[in-house]
Amino acid sequence: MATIHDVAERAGVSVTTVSRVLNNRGYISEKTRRKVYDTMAELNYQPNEIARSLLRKQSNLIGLIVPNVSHPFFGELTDAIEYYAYQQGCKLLLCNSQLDPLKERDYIEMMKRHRVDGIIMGSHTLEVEEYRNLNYPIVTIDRRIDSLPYVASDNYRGGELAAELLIGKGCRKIAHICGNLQLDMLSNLRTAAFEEKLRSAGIEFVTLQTEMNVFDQQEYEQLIAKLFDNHPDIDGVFATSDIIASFVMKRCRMLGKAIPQDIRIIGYDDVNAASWVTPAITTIKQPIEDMGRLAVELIRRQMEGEPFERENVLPVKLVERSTT
Amino acid sequence: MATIHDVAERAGVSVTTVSRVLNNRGYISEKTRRKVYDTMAELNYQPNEIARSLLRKQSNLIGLIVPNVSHPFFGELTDAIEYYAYQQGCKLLLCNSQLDPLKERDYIEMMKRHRVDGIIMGSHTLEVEEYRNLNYPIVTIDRRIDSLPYVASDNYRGGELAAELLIGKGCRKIAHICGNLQLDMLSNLRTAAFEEKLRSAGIEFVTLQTEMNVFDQQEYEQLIAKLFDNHPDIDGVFATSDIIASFVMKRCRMLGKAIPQDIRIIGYDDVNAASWVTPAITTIKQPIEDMGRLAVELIRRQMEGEPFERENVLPVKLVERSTT
DNA sequence: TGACATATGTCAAACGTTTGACATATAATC
DNA sequence: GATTATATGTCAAACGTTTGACATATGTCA
Repeated sequence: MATIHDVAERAGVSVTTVSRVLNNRGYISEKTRRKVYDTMAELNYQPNEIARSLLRKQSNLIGLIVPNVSHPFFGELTDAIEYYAYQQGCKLLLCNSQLDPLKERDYIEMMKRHRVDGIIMGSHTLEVEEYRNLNYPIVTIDRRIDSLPYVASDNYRGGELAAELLIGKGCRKIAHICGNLQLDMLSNLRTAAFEEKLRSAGIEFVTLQTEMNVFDQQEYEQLIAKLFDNHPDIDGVFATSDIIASFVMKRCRMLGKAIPQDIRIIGYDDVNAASWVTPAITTIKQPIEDMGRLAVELIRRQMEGEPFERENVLPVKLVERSTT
Repeated sequence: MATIHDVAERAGVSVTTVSRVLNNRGYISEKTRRKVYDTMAELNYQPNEIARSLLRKQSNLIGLIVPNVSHPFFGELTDAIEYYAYQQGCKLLLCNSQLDPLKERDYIEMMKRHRVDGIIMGSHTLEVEEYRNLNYPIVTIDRRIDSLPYVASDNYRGGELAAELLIGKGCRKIAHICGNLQLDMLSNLRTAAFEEKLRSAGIEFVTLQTEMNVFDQQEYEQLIAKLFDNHPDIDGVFATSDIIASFVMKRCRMLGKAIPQDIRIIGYDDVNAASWVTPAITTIKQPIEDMGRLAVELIRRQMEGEPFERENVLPVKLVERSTT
């Protein structure tokens, strides 16, 4: 690839002049400017960002670690993050941890080695201690770790909304399927709120936890099958993701339960897929795009030393469709 | 951040020695090695990959441009690509073109400026001319452009399989929904094969094209609604993605058509979502993971100057589920 | 005429690392 | 005692760019 020296030589000017054109500094005549641009086009010159980064001590890269981009929630979140990163001239370095702590640790180190401007963590499988000592511009999604800035939506309110809806519809025995409560995620608040509401309304419920916190079709299916074996009289389900909700629907169909007549189902996230399935899923909408935008913004602020909010909890919304 | 100089000074050795430890070259005593490692840990030293890249003229970055990671097919493909890139020590630079030619062009230039080791193009909205002059290690997904290496699955065979299945099930009037045939994509072969089979079997069919080639829920719904308005007697549908298939199912449910009794539906891709919906979608499986693996491998071979195959067409498979 | 703005050049340092050439010292081996 | 392997050091160049300091023109305006 051509370097700035090649351009200078070919254009018959000095390297400094080319740099001046490139960075719009100092005096440059229109004639020279044109000549330099022409030469760059001719040589197919692209300034080496690696050299620039080295000098500027800024890579214009944002690192993103998620369990898995092929999970709809993280796919849509990644989409948003990439969009806003691009808007401010940053590129996205994407890593799928697959919820493997070894991989996650390795990825964090990789990112530091590459001097990314900041890391957005959508996966958290390490010990709190490790994150604490990271000492790097960072934003956490859906998890509170000491004083690290985080972005989340109002999980507690989400749980309440789900409970209120199912209670309002007259459900008498409700199942709640959530992620692994051992993991210190903010999404656990959904469960807390939900259970509290049901308890105070005096409605019977059972809570099931999944093993891992990300998609495993087999596990979901077994869990749900067992749920209905043990509690055939369930008439309401609050699932912690739209994907899980769709598996519940699958099982109901199999068991001949009509939705929403015999059983009402509410999901979480409002990923696109929630409206692809039939009947379309009633769900609690997380403002995925806003979460992405905010995460990028928080990285930017940390980089530039601007003040920023540590706790960023965005509102959720009930989206009623056809499963309730 | 600590530099190699800081480590050297603190450990009481020369920079060269630290570099030797880091890169495992030359003679190093166990004692020194340990001391250096300890010091690195103490200072939280991470070698600056930017400086390394500059010297080595290798960034260990692979660029990926897709229309949109939140589309299930591209999400799963991205997942696979990231996985294999990591396996060979590369990181993934992810870009969503949103099928906007301006963005796509801009992204390609960004990637060149960042000196990525190669570009995997899952989005192709530019003129053939532009790709031709790219002059960079590149792999194209699902599109043939001159002599650029590409990865695809056997679209023609996929179209045949779909046709054979629907014919075999006794469908008499079949709709085919495909992407925009103006775009020179290899997926157009599905349509070609499908129509040919139907024609030679003497079966009536209608072909509908979507405007864009990526997800637009509104457009799909309108298109499908119109389809059934105009052709209420359709008893088979071949959709070019599982997502489109699920919208067809939605409409059928609304119209009171039983699946698969009144109408048989076959999708394409076999994304995870195909088995989330009820009934689970019969589909043509693209070997997404293999495609990802191969794409990364082709970049590697180009980088290292190893010989490689230009045309990489992987086999597809019929996965029969409950919509046929 | 002098002052100033404009336009370009030369030169060197800096970013953090690797690498080769070469020097020197100690220890082990014959 | 000579040779060799081991261990470390010094030094400088290279990767491609930016930037500041400084020099030197030419042109323009009082």
